[in-house]
Amino acid sequence: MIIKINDMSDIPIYQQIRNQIIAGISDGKLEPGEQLPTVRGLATEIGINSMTVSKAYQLLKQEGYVYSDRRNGVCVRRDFEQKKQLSKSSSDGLKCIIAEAKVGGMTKEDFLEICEKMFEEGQS
Amino acid sequence: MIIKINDMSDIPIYQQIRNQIIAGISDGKLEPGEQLPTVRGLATEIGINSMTVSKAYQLLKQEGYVYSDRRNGVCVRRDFEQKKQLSKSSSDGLKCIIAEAKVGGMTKEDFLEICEKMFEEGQS
DNA sequence: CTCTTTGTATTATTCATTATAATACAAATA
DNA sequence: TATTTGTATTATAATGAATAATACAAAGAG
Repeated sequence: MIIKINDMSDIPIYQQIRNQIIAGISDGKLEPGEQLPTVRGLATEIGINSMTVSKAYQLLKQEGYVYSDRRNGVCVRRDFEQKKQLSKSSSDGLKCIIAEAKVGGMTKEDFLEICEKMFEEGQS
Repeated sequence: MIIKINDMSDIPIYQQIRNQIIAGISDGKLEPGEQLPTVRGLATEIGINSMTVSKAYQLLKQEGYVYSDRRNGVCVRRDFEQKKQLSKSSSDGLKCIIAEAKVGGMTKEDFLEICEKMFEEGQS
């Protein structure tokens, strides 16, 4: 599991880490029960502060994606909440993206095709 | 066209305004050529600083959604760029949302159905 | 027990972004 | 001429993000 930070992005580092961990779980690069890189290890690897990594992990923990032992570090949960619905922020974000797509001239079919491809891309 | 600001949101006010204007264009509440509320008018109406509204309008202008005369104010463009593809940030955001949906147990069909409904909701 | 590694907590500091405030200016128009 | 438009400027406050330097508790290895 390789984390790549984009310094030019306006997305905070801790958010980028969080997003990539979720993507990793989604496409199977990270398996249930698997341990994430250690806070200090990952911080050193990508050249950032430990607390920034910790912040990302705490966010993931709070959202229910991972859990943490003292000794075993932070691991991917085996029992995700299968809520089968989007979070409020995801839903709001999706509405925004769809509005932009429509104004940009995309048809419903155009958009759904893109979604379909994206969904299949990282086949878990 | 009513703009509603959520003070509790972590999304900056100028971004919220921008998003709602685009949503308004998308669903036809704002028509091509129509004038947006004046900078000072909207600022007073929703109780914020004029420059915050101006920042939102400048962003929309830069993105090609509106144009501005000195006297006629800021108006919705009549000739949008019909690029028929998602912006980089939209594409990245969508990937993120899809990853979260997948981890949450949604199938491709579940997700596409939600997208379809959202696309049809504000029928322009 | 001692030492190391784990996540976490604390405190302080720096930096960028956001938002406000108070003006000012050019252009258009009534 | 006076008003309204967007915009520019400068200063300031508030917040969030990231770093830095430690420290602590828990668990395991030796």
